[in-house]
Amino acid sequence: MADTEYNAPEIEVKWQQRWEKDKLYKVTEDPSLPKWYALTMFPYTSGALHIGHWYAMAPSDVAARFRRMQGYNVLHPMGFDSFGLPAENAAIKRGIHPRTWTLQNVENMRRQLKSIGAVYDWDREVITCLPEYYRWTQWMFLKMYEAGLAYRAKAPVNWCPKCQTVLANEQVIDGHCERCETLVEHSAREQWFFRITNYAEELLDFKDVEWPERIKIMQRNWIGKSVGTEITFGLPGNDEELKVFTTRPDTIFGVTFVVLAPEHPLVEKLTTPDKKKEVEEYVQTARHRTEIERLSTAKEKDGVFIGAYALNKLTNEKIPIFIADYVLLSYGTGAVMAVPAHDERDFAFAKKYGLPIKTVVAPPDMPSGELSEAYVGPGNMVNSNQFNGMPNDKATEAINDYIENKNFGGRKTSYRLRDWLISRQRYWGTPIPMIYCSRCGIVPVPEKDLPVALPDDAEFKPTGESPLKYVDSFVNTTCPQCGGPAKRETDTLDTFMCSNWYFLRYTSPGYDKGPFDPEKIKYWMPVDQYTGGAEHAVMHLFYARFFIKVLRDLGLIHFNEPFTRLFNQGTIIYLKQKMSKSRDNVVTPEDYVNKVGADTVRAYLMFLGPWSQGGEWNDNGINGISRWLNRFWSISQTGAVIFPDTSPDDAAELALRRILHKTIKKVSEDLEQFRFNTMIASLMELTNYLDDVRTAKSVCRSVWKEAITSLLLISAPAVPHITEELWERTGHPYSIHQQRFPAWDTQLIIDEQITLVVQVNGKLRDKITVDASISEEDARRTALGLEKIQNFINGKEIMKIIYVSGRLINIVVK
RNA sequence: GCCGGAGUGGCGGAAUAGGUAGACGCGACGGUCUCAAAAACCGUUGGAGGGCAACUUCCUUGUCGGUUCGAUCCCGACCUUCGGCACCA
Repeated sequence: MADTEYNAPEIEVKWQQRWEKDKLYKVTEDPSLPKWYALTMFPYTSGALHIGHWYAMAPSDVAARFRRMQGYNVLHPMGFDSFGLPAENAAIKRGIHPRTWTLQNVENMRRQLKSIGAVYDWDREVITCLPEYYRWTQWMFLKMYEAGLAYRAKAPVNWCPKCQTVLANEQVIDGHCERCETLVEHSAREQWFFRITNYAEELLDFKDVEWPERIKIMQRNWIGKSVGTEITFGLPGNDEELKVFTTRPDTIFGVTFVVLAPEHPLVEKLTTPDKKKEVEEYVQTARHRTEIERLSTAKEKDGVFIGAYALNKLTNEKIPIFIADYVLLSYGTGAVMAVPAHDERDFAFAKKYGLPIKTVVAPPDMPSGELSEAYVGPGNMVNSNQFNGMPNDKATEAINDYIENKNFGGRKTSYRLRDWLISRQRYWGTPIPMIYCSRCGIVPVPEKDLPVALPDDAEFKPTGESPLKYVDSFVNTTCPQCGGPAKRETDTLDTFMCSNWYFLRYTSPGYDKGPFDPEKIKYWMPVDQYTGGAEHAVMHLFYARFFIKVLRDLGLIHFNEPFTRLFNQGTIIYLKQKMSKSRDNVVTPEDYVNKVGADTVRAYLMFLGPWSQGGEWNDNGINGISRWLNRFWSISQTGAVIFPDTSPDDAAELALRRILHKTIKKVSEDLEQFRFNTMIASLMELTNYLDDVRTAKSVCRSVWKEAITSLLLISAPAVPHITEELWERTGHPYSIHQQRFPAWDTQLIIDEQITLVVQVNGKLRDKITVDASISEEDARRTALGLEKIQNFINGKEIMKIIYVSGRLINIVVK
């Protein structure tokens, strides 16, 4: 075969067409093979693929290809997450219909995705904004509703009074509207929720998954379980009572005031007339603050006395009631008992407003006067009546018992997790399939009437309501129960609802008797390996876990967790920043694909650094990969005829075979563990070594052929096009991507000679090459006899000698 | 602010059941080829000092401490930086 120049773009297009024509990557269920579901998070249809998308998709394709070569039946699908705010913004800004904009982007991105050369089975593509998909998203909502897991309640939204619009958090910049800079308010409105809190306890359990510890920690923190006590305080002169949640019931005797969230429903009722103005002003200010600001421990805690008092039933003391924005209505009961002596925030608050500080848990060095800072550690109880003298952990239980006996409250577990707000006041989303009838109330759309289709003729003006509200033909309908006139729900679903189940749809994309074919689900699910950005650590990955548990409880599926293994790749940066259109630092993959080829871009992205850490795109660095693949091309095509028939040099052949098999092992293990950077490095090393062997012609024909064949096979997942071409050029039958990954010879990779490091007092002083089987006795004798070592130990006393077999000898002298 | 990562040559990074720090690559410098340049190929390349030389000594993994025969790796404190924090997806 002629040694022509490596023309990557030409080869790549040729093979991509051939693979597509032959349906090489078509996947069907095959019960005789072990299945492997390798899933990459599908992209949002933002417009065009940038190198960050490649960074997510190329290495995961390499891992999927490796599994195929290991004999798994691999499902590695791709699709488009295509509902969302940006489509609507494009409509407002440029007058394009969100559907047009989105579907154009799908076309463009699909074309771009194909140039990666991945093993995607495009027959399984899923597009979430198409009625054939969102029909089933709506169906899922109805199932949730029937199960009592969907409900309506009031919740605050970001409201811009000037634009008359609900804003997403990202549209709020420093508390102001991103468009008109008006101060954003938080106002309440009726919206739909999912009862994710019902699953809080089960979601804490990760026994069925192999996930990175940090992601599990983030989800645990998100759930924020805390075991404590709910305690009822009296409200003298009022028939209501006040409930607080605390994790420190042992400090109940140290309570000197109570703090309510500014939004707490009792605030209006309890505020005395003389405090009304001050309280209202404070509530207004709090409305503009974000939760992060409110909870920041750096911010000085402020609040307002509302003029009313609460009664501590254990002490019969009357204590003042404050409101402060560091207390959130959504957590616990929206009210806390303040114990300045034993809580840092309460301490700062008490100091600021001159409130008493009463010590009830004695610190080891109990000061005679007031504490200088909050004491949060353990100690014995003081100033606590019958509980005095007890260690505070014992007192916690005793006080809990006492409270329960007296009916003052009781033990309770609180979660930071809140129910999932799924309503969006937007057009470009899945319509919530509900109907409001003046006679029958809230009525779900019957399954047979699905999908509730998005109307085409909506107007995209920022009006504060979903644009759907103004489409009469959409809103006005008849009640499925009584047949009378009724109105449709105009909120749409959070797009996280779409991504909750797309991976189920991939198993049976055309299925029309349900969201998925239960038989296919049984074969493919759960996902064996999920990969994607860590920015999804909590929300998407958490909601999907919740959703799968719900579907399981509805009897629709058979497993507990959607994603058995999870891996988060890092972020690719360019010019020191995360790539984004607004920063104008987007690297377009096509420019490079057309110049140096997809294989080069794939390999370069892998070579940048550890996949989990991300890295910086550098235009120069890619040259190294180009050079490597050029050498790879040339070496692989070196005709075996230039090598002798019989072994010219047994040692050289053994050395080559040893390095080859060590590389097979290294590449296999690296692929297994997603260490793509070192995999590429070891492939480069093997290539360099083969280059030297070629020059020396030190091996016979068959050894050379074995080396080239193996090199191509172990490189095939990483660089699928060039290896396919060379596989053909070296006389192998199509396709390399249907071959098995080579195994390494465990005997061959054991070294006969090793380098032993000789240290004196832990510092490297010499190295010796010895037989791998050397005894400790021989190693010591050899080491001590070395001239260099003698120079360092002469005249000194040998304290001890540390011997690490196969590694080193350390002589400790004084 | 809270939670979670990461700090190693000029640059990207390699090496952790604690055992040769700097694999592989980029860049730079020198050379071969060329009328010249590009490409390609060969060589050198952590810093400082000593030697004509084969060589050799000391320092070096963000900072400061600790444990250890031995620390990039373990422990404590600090500094810097990146990600998440519930309507971006």
